[in-house]
Amino acid sequence: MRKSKEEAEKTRRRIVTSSAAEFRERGIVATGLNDLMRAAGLTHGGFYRHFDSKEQLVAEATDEAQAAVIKRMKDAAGRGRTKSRSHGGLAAAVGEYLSIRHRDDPRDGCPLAAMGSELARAGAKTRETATAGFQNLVEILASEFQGIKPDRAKKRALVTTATLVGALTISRIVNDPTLSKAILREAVDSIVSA
Amino acid sequence: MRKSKEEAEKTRRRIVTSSAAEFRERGIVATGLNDLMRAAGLTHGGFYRHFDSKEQLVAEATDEAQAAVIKRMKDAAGRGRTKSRSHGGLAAAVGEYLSIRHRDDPRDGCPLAAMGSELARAGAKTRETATAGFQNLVEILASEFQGIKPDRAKKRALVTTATLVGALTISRIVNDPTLSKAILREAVDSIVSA
DNA sequence: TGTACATCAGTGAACGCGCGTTCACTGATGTAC
DNA sequence: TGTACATCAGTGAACGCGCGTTCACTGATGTAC
Repeated sequence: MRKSKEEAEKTRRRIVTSSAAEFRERGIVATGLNDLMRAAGLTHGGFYRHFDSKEQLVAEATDEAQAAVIKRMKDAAGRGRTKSRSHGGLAAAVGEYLSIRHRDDPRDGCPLAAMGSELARAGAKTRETATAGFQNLVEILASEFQGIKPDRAKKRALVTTATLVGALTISRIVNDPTLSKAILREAVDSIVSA
Repeated sequence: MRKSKEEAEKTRRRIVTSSAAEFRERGIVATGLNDLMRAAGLTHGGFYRHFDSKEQLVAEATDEAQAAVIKRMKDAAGRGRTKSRSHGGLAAAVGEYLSIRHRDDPRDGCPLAAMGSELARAGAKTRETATAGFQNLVEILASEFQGIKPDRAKKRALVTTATLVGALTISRIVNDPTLSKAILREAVDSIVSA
């Protein structure tokens, strides 16, 4: 049954990746190791060959999810910038984050929005990871604010990121589709036209 | 052992109130009926004399928590308005919501921030309640925006409420106290000086 | 108004189930000579 | 290079425990006559 080092490493990455999606879709506490291992195509017994505890997996899965969202935002901003409109990068990144697609697919989305209230109660390592991810998002947005001093841009980006996370979270809570869309649309408008 | 109708009704309210605090502090999924009944000074067996299911209690506890936060915001706005500064009501309400006190005491705070990502996965009744609570918050803020048309005020309040919830949630996730404070401060500044 | 009986709030044990974690086992991989 | 042995990825059963829910029981409250 033993697998090669290379294969074992691939298995480990597969567990982290599929767990990152499961946690974002179902929540951290609500998702058991059984669910996670099954999602990775394994049985639960092998879990501790790869991780010390569920908490360690939570931290690594959060890290991977954050990295993916950061790449997604950078890519969107890059695409927006080439359109050479003023604030094109900002508008594209914000529009991507507050898209219907992002709202309806938490598995692939921002962990701060998908598991925010649970991250506030998570272990030290996970919160450290989440903090770093948040700061990365802030930097991406700050670099898209044109014509203002860097420290003003940073402060504005702090607030903008809070708006993004809050708007996406609430758009998922709300049971009225029109209201949900309006939250996303008005948040985009407000940020881009500020 | 039977209690009078009056006493039974008091017990029921006590369960809802203490559960509202427990859910906000520990999370919905992570808090068991045993914890909830013990927090109300009872044993777990009596739970189903008062509620059909845990989900029903979650809905009622969310409702009560929302109502408390709405009152808190209204009171703060009222106090701020008497100072007769321009935007005094807005500044007071926003300052209250984004206070260190609120951040450090989720038991008494806004359920959208304390359990936001779990509310997005909650039952229909709970989401309905959360939606109504959100709309109440929006209305309170909208009524404090002076000198703009009601529908513009409503749209702006939609975004402002998203910023409040996002900023508070993130201020609780972040493990750097300076950053946490900065998020709250910059969000207040940005909203009040807009 | 007093009495007999039904109701039901709350207790504590029990239900089946899934949790996070541990362990004996398997057999292919890696290592030492 | 070939052989013997140690390692360890993954399986499946089991650990103790707490979950949400049900139930028999208790005795005070409420109701009917």
